[in-house]
Amino acid sequence: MSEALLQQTQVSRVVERFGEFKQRFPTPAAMVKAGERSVLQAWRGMGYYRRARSLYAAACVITRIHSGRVPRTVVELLTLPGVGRYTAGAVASIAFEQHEPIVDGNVARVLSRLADRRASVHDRLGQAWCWNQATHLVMQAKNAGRMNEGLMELGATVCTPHQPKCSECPLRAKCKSFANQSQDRVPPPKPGLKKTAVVFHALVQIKNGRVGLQQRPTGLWKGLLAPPVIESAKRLPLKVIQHRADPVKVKLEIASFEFLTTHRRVRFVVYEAMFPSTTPMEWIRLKDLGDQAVSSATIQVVDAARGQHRCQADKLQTK
DNA sequence: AATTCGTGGGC
DNA sequence: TGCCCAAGAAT
Repeated sequence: MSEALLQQTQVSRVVERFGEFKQRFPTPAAMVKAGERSVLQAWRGMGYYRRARSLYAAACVITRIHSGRVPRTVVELLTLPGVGRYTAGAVASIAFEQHEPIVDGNVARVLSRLADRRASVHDRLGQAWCWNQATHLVMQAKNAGRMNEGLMELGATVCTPHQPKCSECPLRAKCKSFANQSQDRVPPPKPGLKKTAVVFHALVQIKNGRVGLQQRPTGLWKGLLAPPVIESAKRLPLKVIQHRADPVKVKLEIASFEFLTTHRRVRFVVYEAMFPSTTPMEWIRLKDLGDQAVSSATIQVVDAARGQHRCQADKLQTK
């Protein structure tokens, strides 16, 4: 469970949340009983929500196929949803003390600098090289889990991407990048992904202290509760919104704002609207919104709508 | 192989 | 401010 939370997420952020997960989902069977929605709710604000759905699915497999016990071999672990090469190796080596290697972003950087390997770690060749190196190291380690954790910890705290603290590094004398002073160029950064602008026209309806949300069936925030949304490349005029949402009766634009994700620029235009229930609409008490399976973005959208409601602004734009 | 998936922190 | 990055996996 901790490794699922840690995928592409800094340790300090997981530390804040892990206690709640341990309490709510002490065993795979307990997670199955709690249900997927409960896992998504606990996951709110953590991003990459596929991990939450995969974790729940893995709990189901473990409960049904493995009698409630987490499998201890890499081969078996790899069959679990959401468990790839890294996670399988981490669980097998750290939890079950098997001599299995791991390569994450930290390990790839540490290994590249030790050898002063200038080529990319992001392609197939680079990954193969990293896994070979990691395999070699873990084979000679007394404790494979400690070796793996040590490599990651070194990368996270000392051998950082920018301005590594080489003066504090216990491997300084063995590091070829330090000898050549190439730390800042090794490994080369991953080529940036181009961002595409997407406008989310959120149709927010609030009545009797409740907001209408539905579970997103696909794409961004899949599985989470969010207002009905009309997506487009550019911002749509109110008339077009009305047409596309037909028989939606769009009444009033109340706010718009934008925020960034790694992969796209998301602009929300928030409308108060009447709309049909295509996928089931769930009416969530505003005061209970924080206890639902929602993204941070949904919280922001609803907050924006509520704020404008309070001051009764008509066609007011906020940044 | 290249994309798609969030969010918050650091510089 | 804008960009990079993070204990990656699935498609």
